[in-house]
Amino acid sequence: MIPKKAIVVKIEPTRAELEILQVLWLYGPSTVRFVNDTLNEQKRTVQYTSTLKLMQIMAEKKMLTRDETNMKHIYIAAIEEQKTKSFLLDRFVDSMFNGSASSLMMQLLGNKKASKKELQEIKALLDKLDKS
Amino acid sequence: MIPKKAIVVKIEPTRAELEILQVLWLYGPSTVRFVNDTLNEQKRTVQYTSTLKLMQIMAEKKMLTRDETNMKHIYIAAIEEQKTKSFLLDRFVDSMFNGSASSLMMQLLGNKKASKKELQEIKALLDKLDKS
DNA sequence: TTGTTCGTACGAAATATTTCCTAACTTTAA
DNA sequence: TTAAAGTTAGGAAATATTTCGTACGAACAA
Repeated sequence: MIPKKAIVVKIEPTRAELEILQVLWLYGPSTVRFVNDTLNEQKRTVQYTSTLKLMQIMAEKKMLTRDETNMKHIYIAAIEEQKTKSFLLDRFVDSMFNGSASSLMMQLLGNKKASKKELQEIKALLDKLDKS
Repeated sequence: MIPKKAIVVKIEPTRAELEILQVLWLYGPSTVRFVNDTLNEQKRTVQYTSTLKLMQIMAEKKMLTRDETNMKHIYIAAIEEQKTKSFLLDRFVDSMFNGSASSLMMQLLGNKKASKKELQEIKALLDKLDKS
């Protein structure tokens, strides 16, 4: 039996890498051009070759895969959205809130980030979870 | 009237800086020696002078202040725990969950991070918030 | 007094991350 | 056919972050 730890891929996207992953997760497999345009619209100005380079590096790291069939390569996120976010969230909770999810919630509720509507959603979610 | 934005200090602690802030927030004003020992116990091995250097840099950045009265300087976190965590949490939610606190919650609940007890706490908190 | 330990300061090195320039090839449109 | 625009590859540069070596003075213990 292969120990699980040995086959777990290290998930450590940097800030810029995460931006690219977000685009690919949201819109699916894309060209560098598309990703770069999206970043420039939604995030910040960045040169085409910068985005290209980073995506190439990410492909080397196996964070992305790519289809080179055509001249315009198509890049695909190779690490799962849920797993990655889950991992990063865990780490965030651990390092910022000593692993306490409720502490994080309190902080969240103290912010203006959670709207009335969202609070209702969260409550509903908790109720459902409580019953099961 | 001074516009608020003009006087808001930029809060951008790096990973290593955050580790140091955590120690200072948790234990209060401390010497470099104490912070370094704590990091080595709780986080990872790191040389004394590395911690010293970083704390000096943080002081330059006004992230920490220090009392130089005695030979053993005492460092104090100059940015507030709540504000900082709140800011970082906001940014985290924005970049990872498109600003949706409930999305984050769902993710959190999907993890093993939230225990039964914590769920109760969160529910209680939501109830209280709902009434006010 | 003297040597050892502990502290700060300073600079440099090592890494990590990000950005962009240039070359070469392909596609497109005139 | 030719020029312009688009694409990848590769290397280098620019930044940001982290780590540590060395020097030197203070405190302390023998």
